[in-house]
Amino acid sequence: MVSADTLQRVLQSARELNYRTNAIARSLRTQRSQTVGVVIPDIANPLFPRIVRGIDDALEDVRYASLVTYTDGRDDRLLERFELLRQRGVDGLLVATARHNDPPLDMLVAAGIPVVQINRRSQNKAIPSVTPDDRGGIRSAVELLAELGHERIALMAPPQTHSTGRARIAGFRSAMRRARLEVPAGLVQSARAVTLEEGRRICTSLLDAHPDVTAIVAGNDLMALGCYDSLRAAGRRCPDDVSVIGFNDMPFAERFDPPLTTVRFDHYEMGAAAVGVLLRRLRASETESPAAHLELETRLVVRGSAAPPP
Amino acid sequence: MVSADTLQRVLQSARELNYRTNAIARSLRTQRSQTVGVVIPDIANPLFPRIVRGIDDALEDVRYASLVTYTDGRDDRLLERFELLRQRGVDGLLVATARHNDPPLDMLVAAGIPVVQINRRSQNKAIPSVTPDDRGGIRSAVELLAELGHERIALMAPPQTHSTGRARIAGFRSAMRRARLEVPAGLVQSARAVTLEEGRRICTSLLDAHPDVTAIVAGNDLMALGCYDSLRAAGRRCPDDVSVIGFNDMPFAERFDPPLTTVRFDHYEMGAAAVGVLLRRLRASETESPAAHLELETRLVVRGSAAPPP
DNA sequence: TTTCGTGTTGCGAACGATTGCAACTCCCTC
DNA sequence: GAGGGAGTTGCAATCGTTCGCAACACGAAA
Repeated sequence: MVSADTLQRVLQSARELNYRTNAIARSLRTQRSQTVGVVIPDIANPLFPRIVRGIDDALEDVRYASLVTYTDGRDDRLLERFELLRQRGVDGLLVATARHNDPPLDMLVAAGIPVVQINRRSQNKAIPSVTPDDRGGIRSAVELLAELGHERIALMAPPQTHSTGRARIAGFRSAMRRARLEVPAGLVQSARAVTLEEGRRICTSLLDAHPDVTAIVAGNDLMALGCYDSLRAAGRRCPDDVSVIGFNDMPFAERFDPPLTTVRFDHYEMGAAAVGVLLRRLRASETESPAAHLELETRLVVRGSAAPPP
Repeated sequence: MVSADTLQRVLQSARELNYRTNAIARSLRTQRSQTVGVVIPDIANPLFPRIVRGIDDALEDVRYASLVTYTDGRDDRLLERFELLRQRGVDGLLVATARHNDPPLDMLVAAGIPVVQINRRSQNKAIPSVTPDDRGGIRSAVELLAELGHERIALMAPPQTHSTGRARIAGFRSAMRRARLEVPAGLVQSARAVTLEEGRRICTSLLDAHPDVTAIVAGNDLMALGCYDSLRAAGRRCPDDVSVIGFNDMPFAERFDPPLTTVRFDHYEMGAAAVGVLLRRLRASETESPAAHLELETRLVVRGSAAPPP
């Protein structure tokens, strides 16, 4: 709506004067910051860097930036972190800390802030999510173990307050049923946290109470490493005495001793896909389309931590 | 400067109306965004999450936030990334991508933007930095190998365009001299990049040209893993045939096969310390104090990848 | 010549805070 | 009673954009 000549002259002067548009002023005027908040437990947890990278790359394509913040699993920090992000005027939120029942998250959507959940989801179906296919992943793990001949298989599930915990247990039970295997009480354990230490603790008590267990499906790779420790401490070898299967295929899992057999999915893609969903929400704030719930396909990566039972 | 009573009433109404101060408006008016830019090669490189975590925690204490961006080692992206951060009005920059000669960095400081370098430094002494004690770290590695009885020790250094590359070579030569060991030509190799693949490549050509080498000091842990691969492919065992020492003590280095002997320093602290230096700069923009150059103490973590020569 | 439409330019308000200054109220001192 | 100081309140400008509207110029049609 301005002549080509004028445009050229303006661009020229802009360059000469070293003009840089002030994103802050623009944000104030337009009420959009081109920024999204990302809430994760901890960037130092090897699960998250690739997710964040996927997010940031997708965001960069549309000239958005991310403001990343951590909860360290402390729920009391959550509200405070949300508050900070809102003050800074994020256009939307990517949240990887969802609990099955998550009031702060509900509050956020009630306030009209576009949110999409990553990796986990809450019971609030109105909030879009991008998660791995937890059930399918567990099923493939159980299938491998059953094929190898295991019968006493234990599950170490994430906490029941997380969607992953619930989905994994459901997936486990259905896969065991299909394999015509029993699931005695005590062989399904829910963790209090998804950490290496907790993996160690549960594995130790599991081995203690059920010495006949020959395989463990761990809540994630960190917990699988905890199993390694516990097994070693108990003088049992992996995979010769007990097989262990992880979840996530964290970086360098192939280099552990033994190389970890684990359920892989694409973390980078998970982040990128979540951005896609969020962006669509941001653009179509009026047209309340139903919330998308993407499930990423998983694949069992067979390495050295699972073998036939002794 | 307002009565206690009024203050209470204001605070009360603020709460009732759910008032949230608009950080964007404040930034526009005050010309400070309470935000610092962080420029790193890649958050998915295991070296960086702990650094970023240290940065963010230190920043949180003073109610600052970080805007993290990646270069992927592509220098052409650097200027563009700087530009984006300036548009968004960062108060200062934390840069972990410094090259020995780094025009974009010089440009930044010339423009009056407070910058502090992390992990690496450029030749521009006016830019503060927080780095590990590269020379000391290498020295401790060489000392261990010498004590074990190694005589043919090779160094795989980061590129000469990085301060780390130069410091490591200097530290290596001086440590070898002190140990009264020779450094034949060809036993000091400079990498083109600090990656696992490059470690593999250099190790292979090194072993090829100098089969008598019994120990390798790698540029970092990733390169050390490359050595593991190369050694295995050549049918040589680590540490029985060739010892390998890494640098950084990346997460889970103790779980590799063999557990990696490596030079450790505190990444979290490096990030936090850099924030301290930057904050001081931000506050005392007038009082041009001389640039600080902090060196973090290193410690050799002895694990399973170094043993006496065969 | 008047009217109308189109294309361009210019101006001013607004976004939500901060900040300095003017104005006002008290109260004390001389 | 006038003057001055301290303490408080109110007002308006400002930060750098965006954006709508008015104003204007020009040419075509009536």
